[in-house]
Amino acid sequence: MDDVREEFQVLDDYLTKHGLKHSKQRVVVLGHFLDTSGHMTVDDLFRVIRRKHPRIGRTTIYRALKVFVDAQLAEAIELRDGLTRFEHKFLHAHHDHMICTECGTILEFLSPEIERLQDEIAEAYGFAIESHRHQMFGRCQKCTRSRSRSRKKAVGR
Amino acid sequence: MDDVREEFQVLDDYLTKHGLKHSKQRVVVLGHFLDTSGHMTVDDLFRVIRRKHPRIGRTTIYRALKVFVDAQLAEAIELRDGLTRFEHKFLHAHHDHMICTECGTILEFLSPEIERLQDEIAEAYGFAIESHRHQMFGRCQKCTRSRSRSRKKAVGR
DNA sequence: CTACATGCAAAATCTTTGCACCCCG
DNA sequence: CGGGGTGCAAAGATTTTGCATGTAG
Repeated sequence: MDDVREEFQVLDDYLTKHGLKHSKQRVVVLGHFLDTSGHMTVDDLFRVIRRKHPRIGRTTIYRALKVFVDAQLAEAIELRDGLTRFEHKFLHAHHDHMICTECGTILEFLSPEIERLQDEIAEAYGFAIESHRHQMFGRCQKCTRSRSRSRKKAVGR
Repeated sequence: MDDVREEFQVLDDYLTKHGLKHSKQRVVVLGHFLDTSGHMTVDDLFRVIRRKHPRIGRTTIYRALKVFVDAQLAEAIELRDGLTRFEHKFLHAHHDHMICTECGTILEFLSPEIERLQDEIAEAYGFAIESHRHQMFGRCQKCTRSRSRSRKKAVGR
């Protein structure tokens, strides 16, 4: 709570506004969430946090992330491994993903042109978009180059 | 096996080619899979099949669908409810989806222009696309109209 | 006959819930 | 104090796996 980053203020405001409590755990989880890559699973985060805060349970992380999603600080994304990952949403514009099925690397991209076409299509169908996701699966540049010596660590099930 | 649809021939060829067996169950599962909407979960299919073939277990359906996916007769898609759904792939061109979060309706769309832009983006990143999915979540025309009397049957978790 | 297929039950995973206890406001 | 929060364990839900048995080729 000695951390005065603006993000914490956002959480603070959200909690107050919704009559929720400002617990120590939530601040810890938010701090670690913001300090990590931004494509973490609950378990990734749990393992990181456990090192410094062994008393914080998985359940709390699940619940904290839900609060963050509601507070627009995080966004849940799903790739193809059955796990939910959480992205930073605060001050992080919308984008979509390219996921390397070889090494798991996640590249972000944004195409205003695609977004526009998407809106046109939805409109043609009378469909009111609330959210979308556009994911490409394949090999990143690095893994395409080293195709021969396949380092197995695929993301798929 | 008195069904001589071309799709069965494709499965037949695939099984033979891969040294797999042409079991009665696989034909039954394929028949029902092809007769249904094409966005079925394993359980949807299981419940339909169970009525006529109570001896066929869930496991067999899981395994049969895996064979169909390998045989390019089906494709696994995931929306946002944690379930894997299976689409008809045979003679069914690639397309993407709009999913109504109100009534669960799935609309299909295809935009060659988006596909082209997508390829350009991937190329710029040196990313070799193997597959992709582009999903929009929101309200279909029908549910947008009847927004007031909300018929709760959402797809989301 | 041999190898793959099946079906049941058990295991594996990820996530949610029940509940007693804790603590913020 | 009171209502939300936490943590543990148990429950849920979906999918996979082990194993004995069945059957296609």
